[in-house]
Amino acid sequence: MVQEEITRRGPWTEEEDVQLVFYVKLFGDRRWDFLAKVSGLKRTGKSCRLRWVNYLNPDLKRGKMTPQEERLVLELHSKWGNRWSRIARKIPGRTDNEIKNYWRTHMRKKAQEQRKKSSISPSSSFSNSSPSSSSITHEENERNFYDTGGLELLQSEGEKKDSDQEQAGESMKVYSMDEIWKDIELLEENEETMNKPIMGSISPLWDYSLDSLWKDFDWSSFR
DNA sequence: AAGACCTCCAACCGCGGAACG
DNA sequence: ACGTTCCGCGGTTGGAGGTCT
Repeated sequence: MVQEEITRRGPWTEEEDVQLVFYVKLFGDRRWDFLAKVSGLKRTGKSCRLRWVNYLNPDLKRGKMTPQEERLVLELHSKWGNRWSRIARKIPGRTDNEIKNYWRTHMRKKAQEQRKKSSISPSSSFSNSSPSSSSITHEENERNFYDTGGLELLQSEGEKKDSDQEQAGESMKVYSMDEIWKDIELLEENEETMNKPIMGSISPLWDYSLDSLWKDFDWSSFR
């Protein structure tokens, strides 16, 4: 069916947020197209869902990743690769988008560090580049580093089905995990001292309009 | 002080698969 | 069984704010 109405795009306004929260509370967080329609928001259902899932959902933990979470992300990513939603399900309060963003920015940094090292010593521990292929550029190296398909995918070159069993004790032989762990440990040391309860960097919006919405509504009556 | 560059993250897009009629 | 609609996922982009020179 052709969507003739003009749909709004771009950043959400406070009014839109409040409106969306109201209707999600009213009808639940399903049927996004329906919600988009009845709410009167000139947004697509998709856009509404995204806004809810990534920002408005009160179950979201906000603020900096804790060292524990970082560790989990690394571990799960080495197992599952870029299966962000799957990883997110194992980390309460974090969204796939958040984890994806985190991974991209942090792993890029690590890749760059790695790149520096490898340009200094040709026999670096960067195991991903095949030894004989000189055609692999630095850029490709970096890409491979953080866009890994994960252990499960690496183990068998061919297509492998998504087995959901979380078997512990899989060997961590992907890339130079040692390097990553070292970094994480350092990070932990630094942060342990300043690891305040999260919720620090909350949008001002939460302080007022939405905050009061949470209080006013009876969530338990939902779903 | 100001412009360039970098980082972070919200939001969009395209696609595949599930659900529904 | 098939076409349509909806949902969710992964990849990408763009802008705001921060840092560097």
